[in-house]
Amino acid sequence: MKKILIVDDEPDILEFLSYNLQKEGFKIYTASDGKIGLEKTNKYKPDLIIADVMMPNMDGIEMCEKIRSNKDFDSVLILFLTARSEDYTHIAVLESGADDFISKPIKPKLLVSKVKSILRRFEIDNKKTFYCHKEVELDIAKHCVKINGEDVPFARKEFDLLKLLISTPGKVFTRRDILEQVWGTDIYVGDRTIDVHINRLRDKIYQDYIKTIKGIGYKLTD
Amino acid sequence: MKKILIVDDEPDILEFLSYNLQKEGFKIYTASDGKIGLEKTNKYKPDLIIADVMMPNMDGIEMCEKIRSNKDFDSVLILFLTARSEDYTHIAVLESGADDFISKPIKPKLLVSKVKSILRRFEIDNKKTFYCHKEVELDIAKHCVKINGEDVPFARKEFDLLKLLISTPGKVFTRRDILEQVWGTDIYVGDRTIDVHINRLRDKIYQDYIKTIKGIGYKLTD
DNA sequence: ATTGTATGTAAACAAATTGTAAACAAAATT
DNA sequence: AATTTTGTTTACAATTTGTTTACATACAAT
Repeated sequence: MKKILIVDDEPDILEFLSYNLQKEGFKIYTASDGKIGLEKTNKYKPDLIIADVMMPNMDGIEMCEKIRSNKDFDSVLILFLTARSEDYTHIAVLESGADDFISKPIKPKLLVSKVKSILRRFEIDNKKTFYCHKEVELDIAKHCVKINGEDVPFARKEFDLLKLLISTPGKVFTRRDILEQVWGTDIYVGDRTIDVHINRLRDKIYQDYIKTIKGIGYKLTD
Repeated sequence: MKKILIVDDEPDILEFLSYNLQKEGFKIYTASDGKIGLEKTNKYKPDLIIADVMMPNMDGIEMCEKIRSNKDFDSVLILFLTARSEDYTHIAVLESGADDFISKPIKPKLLVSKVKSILRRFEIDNKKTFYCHKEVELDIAKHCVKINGEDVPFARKEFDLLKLLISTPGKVFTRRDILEQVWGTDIYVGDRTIDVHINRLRDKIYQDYIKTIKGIGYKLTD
């Protein structure tokens, strides 16, 4: 069960977030300002921290930087809450080491799907740094792909797509899955776009390395 | 049959909850304080615990923490009863490891639907992704079916239909059941359509793998 | 045996999904 | 700024999947 720490000075928001996320089966911890947030991070070692930017005592950005500077937590996921208007803070937020942000007003559905997708993406990134399946090798650190031992150049989208598929060979990924994990939650591209990329992979590897499951999605042949 | 342990010091509430949940087909155990609740949790290993927050001897939150610290029960579902007024105890409740809470006064309908939804959510989290019955294997994640160990391609409707039948081998599914679970609630197809799909399954597997119960529906032979 | 109802089935038809070439747009590189 | 590379869309063809039809067949009840 994933642990989420929520840091916000407004009790109503704290309650709203807690309720909606615990309903989805997350273990929730809360803190009312950055200082307490820091303490609870050390105490409970959450998988994800959701924090408001504006808070008394220690604001979200300062907390985030402090957390990041601690070696134990330099890879904990951090999600910020920002008012829609403060567009310019987005940049400061991302620079401070945040992984994503949600604009207020917060919609429960969007919140939940964003949290889930960010945790899922993290799972894959941390699984392995090197994959090998059949005649294909993929090295994330070096960002290179070898087919039958031979280097073949892959553009970023192609690389990410292959990374996703090869992370669990045989599992079917729906276009939704692919969109979410390769393109991200709030980017929309047409369905055909994914097909085009799939077919570029097929051209580079070999035609039936990737199998189409009609009506569902794509997967690597076992 | 799901087991529910109810812990409350007020006999009236205990009776009220027991009555309403028993009616829905749950197996009910009761305890009058946290201490006894702890004992009965060990003894009966319930699927869900419903507990009042305020109780003599050992309150709900303490009981909850004690239960959670026991490895055997760290994933048992816990639902708290709180007075409506104590709005911000909700957070303390959730931090103690509760899965959800209900505010008093308790409405029977809400209680039952909440209990069912929490159990359902849990089921979904541990739902099966692989079925094996006789010479047929069905893997949902891979979206593939093997018959005598050999891959056989199944189109989506065929796959969903087989998935439904194999989820409970031997159980008869009426055409209504099948329509609802494979096609969805607001799609209408003719009667023969289901038969046609059933027979495509029979062609792919073997003729008497699926048995017709005339006037009722279809089932897998035990 | 006859009748009526439910199911089986091949074939026709309809709908949905995917493949693909080519044009266009955006980003990165020189 | 020009060029190259990468990413996206479009439009349509090809294919697969899903549904209906029309009739055959099975089966139980009378």
